[in-house]
Amino acid sequence: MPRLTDARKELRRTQIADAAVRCFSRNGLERTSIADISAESGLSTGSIYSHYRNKADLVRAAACEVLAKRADVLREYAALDAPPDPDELLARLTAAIDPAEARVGVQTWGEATTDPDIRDIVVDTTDRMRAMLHDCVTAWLIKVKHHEPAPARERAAPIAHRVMALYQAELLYAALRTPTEETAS
Amino acid sequence: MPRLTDARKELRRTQIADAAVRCFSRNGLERTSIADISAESGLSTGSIYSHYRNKADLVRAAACEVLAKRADVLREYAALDAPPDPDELLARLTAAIDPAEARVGVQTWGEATTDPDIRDIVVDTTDRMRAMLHDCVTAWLIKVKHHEPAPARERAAPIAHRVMALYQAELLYAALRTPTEETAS
DNA sequence: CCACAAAAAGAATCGCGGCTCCTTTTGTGA
DNA sequence: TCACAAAAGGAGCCGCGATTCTTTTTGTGG
Repeated sequence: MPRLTDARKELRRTQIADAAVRCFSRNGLERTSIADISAESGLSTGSIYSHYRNKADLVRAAACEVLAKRADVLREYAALDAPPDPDELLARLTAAIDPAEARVGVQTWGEATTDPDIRDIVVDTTDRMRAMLHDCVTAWLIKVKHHEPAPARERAAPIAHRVMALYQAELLYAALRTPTEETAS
Repeated sequence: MPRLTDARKELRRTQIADAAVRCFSRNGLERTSIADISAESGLSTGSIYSHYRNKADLVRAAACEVLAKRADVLREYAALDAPPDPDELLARLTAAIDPAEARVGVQTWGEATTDPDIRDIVVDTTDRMRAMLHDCVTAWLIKVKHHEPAPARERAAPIAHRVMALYQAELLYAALRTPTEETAS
C-alpha cells in the first residue's frame, strides 16, 4: 500500500474529522479521547496518527471544518441577485444552524481564548464571514434601497457588524439548548 | 484549629477561586492543574481539597464568580433614576468588560455545551441579566420616552434581547483579543 | 500479477494530573 | 493559656489518555 491516492487520503481525513466533530459535540474538546474518536470513526488509534500529527492538529482540523461549513451557508446569499434584507438574512442564517455544530463552534471559541492557533482560525473565519455579510448588506442597500455604491458600502459596515454579532449570539443559544431539546430534522 | 470561623472560611474559598480564575484566564479550564491553582493561590493541593470537593466543584465556583460579577455591573444601572438609552447601556457594559474575565466567561460557554451543571449556571445568569436589561429598558421607555408602563414592558423585551446578544458578542471579541493587546487599566 | 512501501491495527509505554493520606501546624472556644 | 479538632502541607498513589512501536494488511505503480 504505497502512499494512498490523494483523493482517498483526503477521504480518510474527513472521515476522521467528521467522527471527531461528532465526539466533540457530545463530550467536548477535552473530554473526548483519541480512543473515542477511534471508536466513532471505526479506525484504530494508530491509523488516526498516520493522518493527523497529534490531537491538537485534529482539533484544528475539526474547528476549520465546522467554521468553514458555516461560512459556506453565507456564501450562497452573497451571490444572490435578490439580496435579502438584514433581518431576513439573520433569520435564514439562524434557521440554518445545526445544534451539534453550534456546540463545537462554541467549544472552539473557548479553546481560542488560550490557544493561538485556534484563535487565528476563529478570528480569520469571523472576519471573512463579516466581509461576506458586508457584501450582502451592501448589495441590498444598492439593489433594494437604491443607494449609491460608495456610501452604501460605508453604511453597510455597522449593519454587517450587528448582524454578525446577533448571529453569534444565536449560535451560543443554539449550543446551550440541551441535546434532548433537539428535534430531529 | 477547629472549624474556621465562617468569614475566614469564605475568605479562603474566594482566595482559591480568584487564583483559579487567573489560571483559567491564562491557560484555560482543562489546561490548568490543581497544582497550578495551588501555586497561584499559595496554598497546598491538600488544602484546596478541604475547601472544594473536586476540580469540577472549583470550576463551578469560578464560573459563578465571573458571571455574578458581570451581573453586578448591570444591577447598578437597573436601579438608576435616569436610565440610559439602550445604545448607551450597551456601550457602558462593553466598557466595563475585563478581558481576563471575558476569557473565562467564554471558556465557561464552551464547557456549558457539555456539562449540565455549568450549563444551568450560564443559562440562569444569562436569563437573570436579560431580565435586568428588560427592567432597564422598560424604565427608559417610561421615564425618557414617556410610554405607558404596560406597553413599555412589552416593547422592551425584544430590545433587551438584542442588547444582551450584542453584549455577549462583545464579550467574545474581548476574549479573543490576545492578552498582549490588553492595555493596563 | 508482483513487490513493496505505506497504512491499519492494537498492544505497550510513559508522563501527567486528580485525588488521597498521613503528618504537622495552627486558630478557636472554653 | 490549653487542648484539640480541623486546616495546611506535601509526598505519593493510581488511572487515564496521548503517543509510539511492532506487526499485519493492504492499495498502487509498474
